[in-house]
Amino acid sequence: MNTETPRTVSEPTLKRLPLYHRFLKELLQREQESVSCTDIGAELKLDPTQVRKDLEAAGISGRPRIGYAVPAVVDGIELFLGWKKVSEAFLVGAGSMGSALLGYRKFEECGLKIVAAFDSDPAKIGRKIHGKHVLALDKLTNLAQRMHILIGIITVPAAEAQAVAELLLEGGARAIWNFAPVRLRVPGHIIVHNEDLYCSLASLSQKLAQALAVDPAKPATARGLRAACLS
Amino acid sequence: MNTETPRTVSEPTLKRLPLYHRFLKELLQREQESVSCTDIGAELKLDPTQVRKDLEAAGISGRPRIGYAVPAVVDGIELFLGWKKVSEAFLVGAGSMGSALLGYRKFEECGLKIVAAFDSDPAKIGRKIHGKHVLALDKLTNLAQRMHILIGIITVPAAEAQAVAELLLEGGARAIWNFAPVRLRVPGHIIVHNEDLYCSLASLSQKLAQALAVDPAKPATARGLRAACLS
DNA sequence: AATTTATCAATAACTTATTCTCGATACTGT
DNA sequence: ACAGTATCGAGAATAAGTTATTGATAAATT
Repeated sequence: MNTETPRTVSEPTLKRLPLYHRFLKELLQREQESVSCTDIGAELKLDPTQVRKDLEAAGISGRPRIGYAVPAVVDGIELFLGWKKVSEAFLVGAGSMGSALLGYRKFEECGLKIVAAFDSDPAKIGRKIHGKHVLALDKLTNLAQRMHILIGIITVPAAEAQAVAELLLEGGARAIWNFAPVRLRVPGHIIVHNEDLYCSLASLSQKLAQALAVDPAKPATARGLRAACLS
Repeated sequence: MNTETPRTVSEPTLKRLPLYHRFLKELLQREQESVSCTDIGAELKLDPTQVRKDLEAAGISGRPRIGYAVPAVVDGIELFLGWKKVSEAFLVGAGSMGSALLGYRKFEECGLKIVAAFDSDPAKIGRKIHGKHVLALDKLTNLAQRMHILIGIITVPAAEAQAVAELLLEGGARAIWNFAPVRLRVPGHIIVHNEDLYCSLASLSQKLAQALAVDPAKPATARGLRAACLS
């Protein structure tokens, strides 16, 4: 009889839930009624017990011998991840990355609606990108306050990111999705997610370098490849 | 006296190394000769011990009472991450995300040089985006083989990603940077990095939803904000 | 109706990652 | 020259995450 479970879920689990959601949504279209976590695990190359744990963490349970009810799981994940009620977001930095994100329609299914973009470049202000208005940066704080914007997306160059973050927070934002390669300094209660492509690239190139050191040859053949992919 | 240490470094460590690199590079420009890991930790809000362990994992050591020699660390990280010798990569999918990545000049400093883009859209083929040629998809495998391309970047819609991955692997690619929201099926020795924005967004929105449930009010004030950021 | 089997649930063991603690080292100032 | 102190280095402890094991349940089969 706990009113609201503020259970804290691990980051890895959080990142796996959308995977389940995506797969189950496919099954939903095929009108499959239930899945076992064994099947989910097989599809996503994950341990079945892990799948079960993740779903349990999201407050979803299945029935023995039956599996999980597909619609219930899809629903449960969406509810747990906060995708049910869409939050409106501002995007700052209408460069190439910003434009790309403005074009991602599926974000709305994940609870994120980008309602406007901001930029300091006069050439961009007043135009529309993927149907979203580009506004002047100095209007940001005021508008964010009035529209009760909770999420800010930063796609400006590194040097400007901190200043933009502060504008967003003054406007009342509670969460920031940061694509600039800097660590933002923000108060502790603000949620920041860094999407640092350079960091991501780092682990890729390191692993590649290591793999090449171990095995410089290329043992991949077309036949072997296809066999492996089918597995 | 081990010839070549194939020491396996943890993913979190790998993702932190670029952070150190970036910060130390700043110091390098300021011509600061040495840093303590305490300072690094303070700057990046990381535990000093962690910083030390990470650097140690990359084969970098410092001197007591002095700290780490800035140029040596920058060099060491670049060497360890394989940024010294630049690998050439193909990018597949000249959509908005693909175009954005083609514009990221700094990738070359991280050992990644995108030499060409591929797309199936005839309207895009033959054009140039950010100075890179867009070629027909059916030329991919052959060209990759001849140019000894090791890295493929996938920015196509989800439905086409698997097919593109197979083309890349047939062309001899050893690593794939996948921006499509699917789990690719590839042989075990192939390195795949998924840059799944939907997964990333998931944890952001979940945390936001949770934070709002706990504290729906907005306690951020301009004054308090600035104070917190200065900390 | 009993048995078998597939599946979830809960606990435990193991692995991995982070943090803590202590000792060694080398610079600084007197 | 010597004490003091900041810093690294290595190992131990703690925490987190993942995998394995066992048990319980409900459907299908005979």
